[in-house]
Amino acid sequence: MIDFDLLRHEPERLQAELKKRFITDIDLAELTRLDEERRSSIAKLEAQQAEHKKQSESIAVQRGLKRAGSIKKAKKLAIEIKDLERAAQDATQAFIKIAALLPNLSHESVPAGKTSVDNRVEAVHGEQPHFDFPVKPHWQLAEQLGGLDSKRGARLAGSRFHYIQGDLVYLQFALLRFAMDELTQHGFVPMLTPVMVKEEALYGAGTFPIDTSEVYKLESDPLYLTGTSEIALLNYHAHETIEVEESPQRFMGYSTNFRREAGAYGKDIKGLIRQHQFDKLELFIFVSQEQSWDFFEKELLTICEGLMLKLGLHFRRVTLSSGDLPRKFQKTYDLETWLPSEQRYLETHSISHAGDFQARRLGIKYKTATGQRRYVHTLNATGFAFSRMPVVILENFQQADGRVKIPEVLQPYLHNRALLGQK
RNA sequence: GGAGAGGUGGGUGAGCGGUUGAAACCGCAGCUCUCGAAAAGCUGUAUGCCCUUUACGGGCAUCGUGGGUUCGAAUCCCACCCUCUCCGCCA
Repeated sequence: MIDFDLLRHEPERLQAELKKRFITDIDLAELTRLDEERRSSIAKLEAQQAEHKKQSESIAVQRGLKRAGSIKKAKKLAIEIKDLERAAQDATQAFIKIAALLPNLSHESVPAGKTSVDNRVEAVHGEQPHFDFPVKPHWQLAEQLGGLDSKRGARLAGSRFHYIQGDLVYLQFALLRFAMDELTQHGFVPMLTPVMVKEEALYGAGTFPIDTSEVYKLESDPLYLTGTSEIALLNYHAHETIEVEESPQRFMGYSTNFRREAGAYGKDIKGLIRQHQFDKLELFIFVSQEQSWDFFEKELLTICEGLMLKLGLHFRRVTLSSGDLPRKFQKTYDLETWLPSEQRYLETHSISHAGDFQARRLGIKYKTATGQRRYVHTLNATGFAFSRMPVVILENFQQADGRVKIPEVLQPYLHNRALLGQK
């Protein structure tokens, strides 16, 4: 949710934002009209309520005829108020229905552009690996290691479901432990979060009402399966005034995530890149408005990239263009890691700044030194997604014999082995 | 899933149809006292929204949530949610 004062005082800024993001499903003039309608209906209602309140209070101290007269008047007012209440409610609903589609204000550093083609490459890290043998795709390596059984996964639950076993499982938990040990040093508190949540939680995060088709809904209870623990981590502080002045609150949430991948028919069908279910370590930060951009651009980036550098992977960082940027965010960096089998970079991380957009919806505030109440800023970032990390590790560290070198920093978490596939 | 108890402001906790947004105590903040502190005293201390170019201003709403009864509800009725106790089930 954005600050509605913008709509009243700087509609041109909103108009520019819609244009920058190539959003065409919002009519600002109509929205402004609905806002005025809503506010005037509230004014009418409240004036009547004030009158009614005065009448009721006088009844308490009146006797006899005077009292009877007042009751009659108050009765009439009460009936009118019922109608006015309904009108105000309807007007507010009509307004919110459209207003909830409004995007966040993108940061000025976000490049204008319609699609991912316009994403801006900010940095390239590490060396592109060279192979003197034909490289194999990750799913082939994984099958060879006995770590991936997609056939049985599909038989059980359909396409994009897999059994993951043996060394691939050990690899996931090695990555997890490595990341947690590193992140603990940066003040992140580990969390295991619910993966089923109420509708309000998804609305608060900004997933709803925009991206409803990505989310699994339970049939027998009014609950949804989350596609990221960002939802649960953000909602941890819903409707609270919290302490962030000293330093940002940092959480790392580990959860299984569920995604319908409704718009991805036929895309990345083979292997682990795009699954309906995968585990992820997600970072979430509540931070003051004063500190948020510094923390985002300096600390958070360094932390996320640091993990990848220690693994020795070749990756680059891009800024999502305005058209590619999710509506709820002000800025998003993706880390894209080299995928040798396809000779391209694969998105493995997403690091986003939501400004106060989510905090507004969920009423998450902090008090400044002067006692002022302000909305917090929220940041989220991928720690490791265990769908895509095994993919890039298998491919980048593969050997001619199909075995896979284990990055040195992970070896302590794998009984000091040097190779996956080693007996 | 069954039976019972309960959900009031930062906390404890009163109120159970009428000037109650809500006693009291604690906590917190400011002031007085003090060289400072403690103690004591005084003052203040919820949130959201609407209006007026905005003032230490006015109004409305909020006592788990949503409805209902009533001129009037924290107080009565209904539904739901949550917490606790007991039973059942289960990791």
